[in-house]
Amino acid sequence: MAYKTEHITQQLRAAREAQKMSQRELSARSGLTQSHISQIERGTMEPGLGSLVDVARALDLEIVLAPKKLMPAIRNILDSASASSDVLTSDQRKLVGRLERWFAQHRGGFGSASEADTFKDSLALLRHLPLSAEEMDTFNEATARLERWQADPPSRQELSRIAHAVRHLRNAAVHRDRDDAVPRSAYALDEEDDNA
Amino acid sequence: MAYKTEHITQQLRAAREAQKMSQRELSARSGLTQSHISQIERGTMEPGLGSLVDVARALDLEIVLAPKKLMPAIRNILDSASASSDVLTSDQRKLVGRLERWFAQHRGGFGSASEADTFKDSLALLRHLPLSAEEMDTFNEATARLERWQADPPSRQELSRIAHAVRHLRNAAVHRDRDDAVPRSAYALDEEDDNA
DNA sequence: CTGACTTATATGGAATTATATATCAACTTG
DNA sequence: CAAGTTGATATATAATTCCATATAAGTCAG
Repeated sequence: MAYKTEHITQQLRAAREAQKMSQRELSARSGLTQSHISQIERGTMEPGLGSLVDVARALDLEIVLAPKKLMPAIRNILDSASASSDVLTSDQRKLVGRLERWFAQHRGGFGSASEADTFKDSLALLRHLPLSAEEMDTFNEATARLERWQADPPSRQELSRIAHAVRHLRNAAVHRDRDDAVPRSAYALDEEDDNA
Repeated sequence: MAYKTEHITQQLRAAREAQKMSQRELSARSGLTQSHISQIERGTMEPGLGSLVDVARALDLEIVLAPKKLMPAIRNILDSASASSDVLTSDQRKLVGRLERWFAQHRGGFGSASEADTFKDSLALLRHLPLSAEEMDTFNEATARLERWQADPPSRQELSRIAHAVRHLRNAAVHRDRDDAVPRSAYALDEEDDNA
């Protein structure tokens, strides 16, 4: 019964998750109930247009009616924006990459498999979430001896300390408010980097 | 009671009238009742999302959820299309067309697939967005040797230069404000009694 | 004026949504 | 482990939509 509108409600969920907003927070911002939102996102029911408008506004989205023949052009713009996930500094990217490569070879050094998995998952998130300069300092400090870990693996105790630091940074990045988030470029379209 | 969705339902009416379709015909195509459509257009009631989807499809419209930040660019596209399909000079149309045909045969010459895609997408946009006379000069200059590319493909370096020029023109066209837009033909749109 | 066509309204009942309030399982975090 | 979040569900009731069937009212052509 709700298959017609599935693609739209899916977009809502995607947008909410992209902004790392919980259903309850969206509920507070939009005026709808959390339960209501859950049902909409799951396709249990079709929202009224009024509800859609409320939710969209809470997510900073606008509802546009576009002629089908213009969709390629519009998709182009939408895509070029979502592609601007380039918020990470190159330092952060490099460090995460090195840690991931190192981990691929030394995951056995962890106390348990689940601890290793948590570590890997944290790294995966840190690949996508920006860290502040201060946090990067912490990150660097915790992994300062990374270069030598190849030959001389860290002790279990040190490894635990590192894992904790990484998870802490991950949590900070994940739970950062969208408002005081790291500044990002307004328009990806404006970027004219020639050497990309 | 329906103020929130007024702008959307007004768009529906505008689209229907632009296509010179009666409420009855839209009723037949969408599956909704004529009286239902009348109420929606007049704001007597708010349609469900399902009804909106049905009507939109009957009008050849797509419902898009767009980040507010991108609305200027999107409005630009929508406006330039609704203004008239004759905003583009025949020169621009021809040149874009030739480039697209040439590209279909020589996309392999690009450094990477993504670079080639970007080039193609930029062309797709330049098919819909008007360029000023000056920009057309730049465009022409960058592709002056197009006639000979069939027999003698451009070097990778020259190709990169061309791609950059095209992307630059695309960006300029996309982010141009509607107000200082390219001069339009005088009698493009006048038959609209929109009270928005 | 008649006839064809269009949009605006009214009414009433069936179907569905809106909303509040709880509860629950799965996870996270400290 | 204890506390707190998150998302999915379960009710139950109020509010709206949905839709069909008329009907009024306006326009336009012949």
